[in-house]
Amino acid sequence: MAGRPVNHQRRAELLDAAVDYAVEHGFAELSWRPVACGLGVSTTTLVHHFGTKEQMLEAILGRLRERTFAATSDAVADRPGLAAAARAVWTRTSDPRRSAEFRLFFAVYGRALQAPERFAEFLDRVVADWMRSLVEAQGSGADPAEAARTATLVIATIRGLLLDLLTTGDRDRVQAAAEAFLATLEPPTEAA
Amino acid sequence: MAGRPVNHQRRAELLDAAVDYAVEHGFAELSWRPVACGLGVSTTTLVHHFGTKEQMLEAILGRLRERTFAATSDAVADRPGLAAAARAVWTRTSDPRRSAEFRLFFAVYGRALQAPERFAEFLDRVVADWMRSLVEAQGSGADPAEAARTATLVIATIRGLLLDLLTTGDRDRVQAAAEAFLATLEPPTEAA
DNA sequence: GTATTCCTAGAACGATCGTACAAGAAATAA
DNA sequence: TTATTTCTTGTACGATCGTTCTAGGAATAC
Repeated sequence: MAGRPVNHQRRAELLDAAVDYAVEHGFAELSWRPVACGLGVSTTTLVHHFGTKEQMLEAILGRLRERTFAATSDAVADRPGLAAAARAVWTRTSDPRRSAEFRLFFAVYGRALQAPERFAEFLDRVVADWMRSLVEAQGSGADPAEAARTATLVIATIRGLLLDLLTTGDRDRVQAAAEAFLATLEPPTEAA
Repeated sequence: MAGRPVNHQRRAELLDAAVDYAVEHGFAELSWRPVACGLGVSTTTLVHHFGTKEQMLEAILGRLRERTFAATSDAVADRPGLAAAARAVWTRTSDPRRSAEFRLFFAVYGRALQAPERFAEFLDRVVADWMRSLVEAQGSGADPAEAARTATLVIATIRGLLLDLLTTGDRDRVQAAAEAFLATLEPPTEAA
């Protein structure tokens, strides 16, 4: 039982750097050699820490999901109602400092839709995680079906508006549409 | 001035078949040889008709946009108000027979967001075409800013709901959310 | 110290990539 | 018919792909 101990922190560093590289260079351009070059290491180092390329992509996906979801989910948890929660999510997702990250998010998302078996975990969680979070935000008193319906609409609208914003960069128009939508959530929730 | 005439129809046939191949096998898996094999021709034939791979991708993009947009835009033009137009668009985009086509649409969309210069035309039109169509559907009497805001929200919501539907396949929940949204459009349009 | 394991790097493997070239069959104008 | 252009194919080139192998330092347990 001897030998040099495994350096988990090293892998975490490389993974974070790999996500940064994917954010900057695109999810479609991820090959061992360019990534290794961008990270200042050899391809063998990446292989050693991640195994196969498939496993590296999976690791990047997981880390990306952590960044995008966890950064906003805690903001939801602190808000009393759905309207405030939705507004908090929109504020964070529309932050221009995160635009590159969400471009990568949609690049992965689109690719996952054409290879569902390969990206099963991503697809399983990309909606479900937010659904759970936004249903909880409506409290235990809400009708489950009504809560699911509203949460679905909030997720869809925010993502659709984000797509528009990332595409056109027309922040004024998109923000106006977002305000109009968020306003409809203001009355706590009317029972069906 | 002699010689065999150019066969434009042949190129159109190959292009449609290439789009079908992309719909089935994914936008990320488009290489000369597999596509040629799937179409029953040689790679040289594809090169002859499309030039470079980049140009073939561009041609596929254009043809895909024709399929997805033109198939629904005419339905919008025939409707009197925005509510009916939005409902017509949602009915067509949520048609399960078109799901594979829209998976490809989002795959292209996501990839385009990470390479805006390469997919400039796609990004320029993916929102603008629908904006124009849905603003027109609101008639000339509507306030321009209000019309743009509403059209933006309709596009975003439909696309977000479609993303959810393609991801989870939970048609009941997504359809309920769609109905809730479409209901908010029913009163023709209230002035700001 | 030795033994063992981890980390990193370089070289090389076969496979696939986009593309170019040469040549034959097909279709038109003269 | 001949001349010319298009269509199609097979072959081959260099580049890049993911992966494996070999080997030399680095860090721990004994």
